[in-house]
Amino acid sequence: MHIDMNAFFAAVEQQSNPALRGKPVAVVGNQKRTIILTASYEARPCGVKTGMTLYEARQKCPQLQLVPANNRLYTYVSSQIMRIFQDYTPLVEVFSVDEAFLDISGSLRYFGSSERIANLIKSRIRTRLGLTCSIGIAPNKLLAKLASDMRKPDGLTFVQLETVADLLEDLPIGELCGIGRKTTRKLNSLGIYTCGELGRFPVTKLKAQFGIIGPRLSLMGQGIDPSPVLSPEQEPEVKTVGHSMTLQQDVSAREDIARFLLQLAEMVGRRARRYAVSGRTVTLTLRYADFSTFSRQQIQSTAIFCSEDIYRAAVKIFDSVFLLQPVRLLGVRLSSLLYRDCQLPLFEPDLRRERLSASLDQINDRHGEFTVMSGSLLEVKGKGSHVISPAWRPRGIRNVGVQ
DNA sequence: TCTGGGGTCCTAGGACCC
DNA sequence: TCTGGGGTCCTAGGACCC
Repeated sequence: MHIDMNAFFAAVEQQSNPALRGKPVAVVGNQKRTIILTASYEARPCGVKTGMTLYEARQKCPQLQLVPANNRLYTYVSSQIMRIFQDYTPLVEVFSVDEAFLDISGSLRYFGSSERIANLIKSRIRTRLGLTCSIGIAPNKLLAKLASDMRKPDGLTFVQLETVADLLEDLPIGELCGIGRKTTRKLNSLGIYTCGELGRFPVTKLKAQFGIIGPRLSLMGQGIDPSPVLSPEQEPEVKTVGHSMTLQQDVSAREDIARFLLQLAEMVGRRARRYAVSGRTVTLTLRYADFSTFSRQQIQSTAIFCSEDIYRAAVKIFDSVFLLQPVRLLGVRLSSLLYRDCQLPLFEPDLRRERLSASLDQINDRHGEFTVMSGSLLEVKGKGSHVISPAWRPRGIRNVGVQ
């Protein structure tokens, strides 16, 4: 079973503010440079879509009401929804803040049928939270995801094994989760437009064109997906932790950029400490005014997790970059992660720094991000992250004592 | 009044080692 | 009068998902 909330952010806003109900609403980011994150069903007929610029959206729908995203609220509602799913099976794979896969094959006998489970979930989400969802039920995840997309809003769609071939025969390949714009174009150039054609195409030729994903594409065309539903405990550990931000204006001064890097390093460090991870690789990402984007990474001599160390590494990389244009976006990412089960650092100075970090983290956890911060951050304008916190994962990240 | 932010996975080339 | 082969690690970029 795949469950997809309908126009999630917009629907949550309409639910919490009755004045927005029945009106075209779009949820947007909190900063000046932003896009449409979600459009309500009233806004969609005008052509307002996720990813559009505000300018474009207002052109298409002048009466559109723009609401800045309230990520804490969406995270909270999401965790309520995920909790409901848990009542029907322990095998819940959280796919995003508003989507999940449920393996209900073990629960069918208890609840009677998959249709009954779907209707119970729908009615609980509607009465408790005032929200609707679309549900797809199928023999595997690929088909369940496809099915949930077929009826919106508030849909329920079954795909039976016997009807799979008929369903896929004329279905455009781009409808499958995992086949995006570029792959569609490349497959089209081979004369493949539908899933039926993809499934019949010689695997050897697909492999020659697409490498390791060639055989997978072939299976997808046939509606085959062997991947299991993974509960949070079964999911692989997080591999990278990073933050990026588009600046309010393009920036050229290196000292200004360094201050933004300090802010990003602090956000990354805090999250690394919360997950109890350290990382050996730091990656700096830059986007120029013309939108061209590139990254540079450097391996550290030891795995790090202090904001200060991450900051120093990011600045060192930045110092090696010759700026060709004003900078539009900055990103800092920590990877090659080690999960720390031992909290004790080796050396006394590390111990002091770690205690300092831990104390600051505690204060900021309780009173909000950047309540206490490095003095140089005071000069950073437009501070604060607008990240969807991972709290909506039923048990948080693996190996972490939070929640 | 141009174009967000969080990730995962794959590829390809080069350095390096035996 | 010519320069192997296998493997790992690192780097940078790109496709894809929400």
